[in-house]
Amino acid sequence: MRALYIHADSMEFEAKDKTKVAEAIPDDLHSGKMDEVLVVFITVESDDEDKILQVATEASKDILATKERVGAERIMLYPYAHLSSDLAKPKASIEMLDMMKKMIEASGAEVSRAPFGWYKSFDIKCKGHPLSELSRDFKGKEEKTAPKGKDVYFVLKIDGKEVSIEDYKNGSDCMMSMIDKEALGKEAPSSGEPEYLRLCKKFGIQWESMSDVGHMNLAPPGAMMFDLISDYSTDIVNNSGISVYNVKGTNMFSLDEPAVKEHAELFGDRLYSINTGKKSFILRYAACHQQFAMIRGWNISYKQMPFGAFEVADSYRLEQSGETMLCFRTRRLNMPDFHVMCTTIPEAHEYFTLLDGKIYDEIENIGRDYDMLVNFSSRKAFEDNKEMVRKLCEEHGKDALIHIYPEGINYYWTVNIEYHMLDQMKRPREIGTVQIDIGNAKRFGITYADEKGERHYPIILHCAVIGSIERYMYALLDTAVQMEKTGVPGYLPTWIAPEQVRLMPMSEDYVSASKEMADGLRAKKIRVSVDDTDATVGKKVRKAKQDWCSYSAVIGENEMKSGKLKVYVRSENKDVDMTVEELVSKIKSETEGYPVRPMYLPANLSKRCEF
RNA sequence: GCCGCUGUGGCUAAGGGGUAUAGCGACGCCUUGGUAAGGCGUAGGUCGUGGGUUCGAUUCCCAUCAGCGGCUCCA
Repeated sequence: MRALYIHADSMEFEAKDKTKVAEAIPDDLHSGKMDEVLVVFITVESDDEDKILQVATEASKDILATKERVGAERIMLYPYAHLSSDLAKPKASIEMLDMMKKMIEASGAEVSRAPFGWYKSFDIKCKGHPLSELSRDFKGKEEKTAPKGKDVYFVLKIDGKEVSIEDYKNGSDCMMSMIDKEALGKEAPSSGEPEYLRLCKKFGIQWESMSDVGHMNLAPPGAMMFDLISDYSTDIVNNSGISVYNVKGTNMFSLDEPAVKEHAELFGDRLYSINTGKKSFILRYAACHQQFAMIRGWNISYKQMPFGAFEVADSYRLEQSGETMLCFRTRRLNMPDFHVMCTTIPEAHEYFTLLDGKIYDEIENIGRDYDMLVNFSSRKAFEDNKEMVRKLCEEHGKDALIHIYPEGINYYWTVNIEYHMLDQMKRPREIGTVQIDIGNAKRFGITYADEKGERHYPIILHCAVIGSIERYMYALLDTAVQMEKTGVPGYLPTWIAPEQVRLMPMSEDYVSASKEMADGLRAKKIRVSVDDTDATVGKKVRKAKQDWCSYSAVIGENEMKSGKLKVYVRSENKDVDMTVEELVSKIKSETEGYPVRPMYLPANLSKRCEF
């Protein structure tokens, strides 16, 4: 709906002749006059027809606000077809005008409305101050989805007992916070700026201001972490014991494809779309589209099942602009998305359990822990999967918060576990996830042949073992922040530290020896830098600590003579005497089994600029 | 998306109707130094953007954008 506001000393109109869409009006409404009035010329457009309530609400609110702001005493709604070429049907337009009039009246303001569909003459005297003429374009809020049925929450204990959330006591901090947040909708326990943002800055992880809201860019240290995590997420699934097909896909899919469209509708209103003029595409919100589209063309036998498909997929979700959070909720994220095709429910349960184990292993590897929020799409889904979930609880020695969604809503999953850790702000944050999907194989036409040659739809597990790459970074940074809370320097695991070793020559005399030593370390795939600037030793040490180098050592006469380095070990926050070989083997033992990448920055500090 | 707060050199900030201040960083010179800031000096900003008020605005007003916080949201 388009509108033109004019704050007028006076406005007078008279209906002259009917057009063919004219509304019937009593004679006394054929003309009207108002003084000190905000005149609102209104054109209702075809887009408004199915959201009259929303548009009318939005417009009325704005009209009333404008009336107050400009100091008008009353309001006149004046239908005016000439602000747009895409008009609504007359019936809808009249409904809109009437609704707006009622809404404005309800707020106590004086309002009149000129007749619709008549040729009218009018005489207006505009005040001419800066706000006296304004134009508006009201889109109406997205129609709210119909009120859902009831969400059911309770706690499933290890022994299989179901306990109401009111009666549940003495759970872990994370569990209790999760109950408050998810089930009771209580407000957050703490507020303020989270400290991981400081670390994001340090590692060059930031918002990209030249893109849309919620897109990040990564300077070398952040880029290094990202790529290593991406490599790592690939290693995890490829070493999971499940046969894996690693694929690479594209990120946009056509809504002309029924399967894509249906799947997208299930995803809801956070679709990120692109219009190329001729066609509309949606940006994928996970790797599902690509992998399913690819697999449906595969000729699969039960003999090859189960198997998984994997990609670190750039994914897009149109999160609300006020809701984005660096590394945690972004519009562009990278999902190490693993889909496992299973034949039967027991098999799906077996592999679900396997993936659950991986998820717990990985969070424990970084010194953290999860609590489970287990979502079910219906009571039946709960009953069908309860025993599997109970076994997981038993395995982890943890109770789980159960959430059963309102009945009758179509979800592609039946069970969906969100793994939450409690962050520095004492908020539960979902990192890993695994789900059982019984709908998409059919939707996308994925089948396998059984012993008799008959085709069946597989059950598909969806899993992000370490969450999105960004969220795993969040978990690492949050972990470092929590270390600092206990009074020790925060550090990153050696395998992911952007700089593992910093050598600091005492003076110019030791620069070349240091660089030689660095070459030796680099040949062993260790990320090493040399502070060859002419700063003082104190300053170099300070810088190495600020840069969160895992190991740093001053190289001078003593070191050259003795062959021993006095190495500052960040993770232990102390100096340890060791030879270069000992340093190498220490690093090797800490990074064993993890991906390796060379440093993303010039090795010599004298060649580095600020970023 | 809604509400609130913030937006000053590369970074962190101070200030305030008469075109701006400090520390860090950078650069130069001196210092060749033994584990979280050696000394001196130089450069660098028109105060997020667009309007308005004013003789004059970075400072006041309006709008807008962005960030942060809270809310809603998060199939």
